[in-house]
Amino acid sequence: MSGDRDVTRERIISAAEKVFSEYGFFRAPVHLIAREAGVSKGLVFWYFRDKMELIVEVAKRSLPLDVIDSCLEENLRGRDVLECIGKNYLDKYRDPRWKSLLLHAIALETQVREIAEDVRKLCEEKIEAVAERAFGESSTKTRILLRIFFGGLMCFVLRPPKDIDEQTFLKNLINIIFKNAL
Amino acid sequence: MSGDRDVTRERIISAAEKVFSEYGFFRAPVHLIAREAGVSKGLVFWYFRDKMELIVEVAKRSLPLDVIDSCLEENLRGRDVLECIGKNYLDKYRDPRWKSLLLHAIALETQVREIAEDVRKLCEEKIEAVAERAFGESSTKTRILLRIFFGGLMCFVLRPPKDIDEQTFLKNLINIIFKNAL
Amino acid sequence: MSGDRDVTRERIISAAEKVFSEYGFFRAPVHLIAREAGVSKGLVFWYFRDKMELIVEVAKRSLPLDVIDSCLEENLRGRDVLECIGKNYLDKYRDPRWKSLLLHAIALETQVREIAEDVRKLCEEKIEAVAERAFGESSTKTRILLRIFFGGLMCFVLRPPKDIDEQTFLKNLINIIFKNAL
Amino acid sequence: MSGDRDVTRERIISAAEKVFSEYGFFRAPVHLIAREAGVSKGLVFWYFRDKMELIVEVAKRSLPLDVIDSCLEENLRGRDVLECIGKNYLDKYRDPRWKSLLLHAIALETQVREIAEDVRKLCEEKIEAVAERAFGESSTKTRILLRIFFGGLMCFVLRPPKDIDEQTFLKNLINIIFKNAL
DNA sequence: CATGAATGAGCCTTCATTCAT
DNA sequence: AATGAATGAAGGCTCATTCAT
Repeated sequence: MSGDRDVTRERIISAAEKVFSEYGFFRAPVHLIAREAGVSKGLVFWYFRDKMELIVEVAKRSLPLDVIDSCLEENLRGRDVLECIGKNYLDKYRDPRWKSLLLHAIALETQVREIAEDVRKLCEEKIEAVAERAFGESSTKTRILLRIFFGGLMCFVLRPPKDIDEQTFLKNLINIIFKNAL
Repeated sequence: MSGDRDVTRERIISAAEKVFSEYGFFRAPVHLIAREAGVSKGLVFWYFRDKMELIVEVAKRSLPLDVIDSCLEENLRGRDVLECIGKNYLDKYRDPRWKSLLLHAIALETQVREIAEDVRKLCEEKIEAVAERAFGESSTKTRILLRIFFGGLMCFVLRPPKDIDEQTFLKNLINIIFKNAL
Repeated sequence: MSGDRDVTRERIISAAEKVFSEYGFFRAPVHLIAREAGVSKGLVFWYFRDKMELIVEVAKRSLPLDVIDSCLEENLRGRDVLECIGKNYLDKYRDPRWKSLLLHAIALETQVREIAEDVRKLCEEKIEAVAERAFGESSTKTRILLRIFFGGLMCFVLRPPKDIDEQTFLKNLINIIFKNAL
Repeated sequence: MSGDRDVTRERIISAAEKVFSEYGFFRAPVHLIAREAGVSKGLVFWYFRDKMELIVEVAKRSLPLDVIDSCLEENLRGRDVLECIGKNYLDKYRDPRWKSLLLHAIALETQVREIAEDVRKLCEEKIEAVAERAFGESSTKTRILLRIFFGGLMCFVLRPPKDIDEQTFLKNLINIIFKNAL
């Protein structure tokens, strides 16, 4: 059944997420992924042409595209958009595994065309779409503001400060963005 | 001469910067670094105990610690501090080599204690020092602002937008930071 | 089949015996062993975690534990025990390959715990067991005699004299041992 | 001065004895020997053409040739010869360093012509000379006895039994040899 | 004599990938 | 689908040896 197929495939991807986050994409041996997934090494190559295909699959999931898309699907406007994105972003990358994968995925951007393309989409198309929703227009100014927004989020994730809690940070960040948007 | 020692060492590091930026730290074979430096493979291990020591050396240089330190040394205050840092930051990472190395170095943070320590220093001690200089005090609020500042810079570097030039971006960024600092 | 596994494993061990006996354990390159066994270099490490595991496996087989055990299994008493051991010992180490391996294995005793343990077993437990069988009791005196017995065998193997044949030597040796045992 | 030459040379040999005894001849890196001797790596190769020359030098000293020669020089006869040899032998190889070196040297016999030659000398010429002194004649029988004598010594050294002290062992051994010599 | 930087060959080991079963 | 034995390329690293100083 194709259901089984997908289940196994997902189990492998899930194992890969774990192993990649611990070792980095290129230092992670496939056999560890297989063991973690409870399947044989050979089977990994039945589902993925080569290791790179698996890397790309995991790397794409590691970027915050899903976070943004899910918030765009809900029909939010104004602050609510950034609140949704900010909350989901911090939720996702609070998990050390996703945090690690995010950093590794970004580093891949320099070398893997497909990741570069996703990052481009993130930084161009998605920012444009978010700008429309949050500020009603996508202008140079609003796009700058959104880059600052995302930069702030990433910087927070990279090393969460001990004396600032997520909520405070996010509220401040959004305030700043909107104060300047007007 | 001890001068020779340092010269050779630096030549190797320089070659490593080039090769690491192209391949990533772990996919870069040492023999390519040696060839690039014009020395034998064995010599690399005369100067560095193992590949990891070389990686760490390069990774540390790839973080913006030097940028911040050099601006802190000049006795600047207020906007001038951020202007100095912003300019030097964008100058350094405009070079695709340093950009790539920065991303790889940040990804290392998850796995190498020494890099994690440097990132911590960057995000805690240095931000505090910069806050003192730029805003006259290091408070929760000013540190949040600086994180946003650095996040904005990093996000710009990650994928420089075609329709926004560095100067405009930097001016806007600093404006926003200072408008909120008061 | 699990039979195949064992067959391949034994082929590798057998090849290792040959190569080790020619080069010594540490000067023998693994690729020669692989070639001799008709398998790829990688496969050696599929069956043995590292070279040391293979060395230990071969070294243990090189000691005369098997010789003694096989004679203890047969229900011999008195002279017959020593005749059995002496004959099998000289048979085994007449082969230059086993002779060489024996010397290398003994040298390993200083450095490899597992080999040291086997040598200890040989010199303590086994000598005791042989003493019981050959002399009816394991006393300080009989154990000294057996050490002399084994020393004589080893010394003969180390450099077989041209003017003394095995049989004569062995008969003399056993005579001396038993003359003193009474 | 040639005096200095010899002093340095001996310091290197002495260091080599230590390092070889710990690592074995081929696993011992020359740089450790140099460090132990307090000289530069290059200097080792000024005194010895290559590592093998140093190995052979040390290996030769590790065999009991010196023990036998020194006892032959004194004008001893009968039991006294074996007592002298036995005592000096056990004295030398009680030191774990010499014990280890002896075993490694013997293992070399299979591979290095020069060592093989020394072992041959030991087992043929020297045994003959000792036989003349100890028993007044070198016959097949006396040579067998001496081989047993040396075998016994070596076996004792290989793993000294806890319940038998050197003196007792040696006295027993010599008694046995002489009881059979008559 | 003495140093230590420099070389390069070679070794052990890992690991992505294939394939017979 | 699934396994795991088998392969072979490649990499990190060691180390004997040389040589300019």
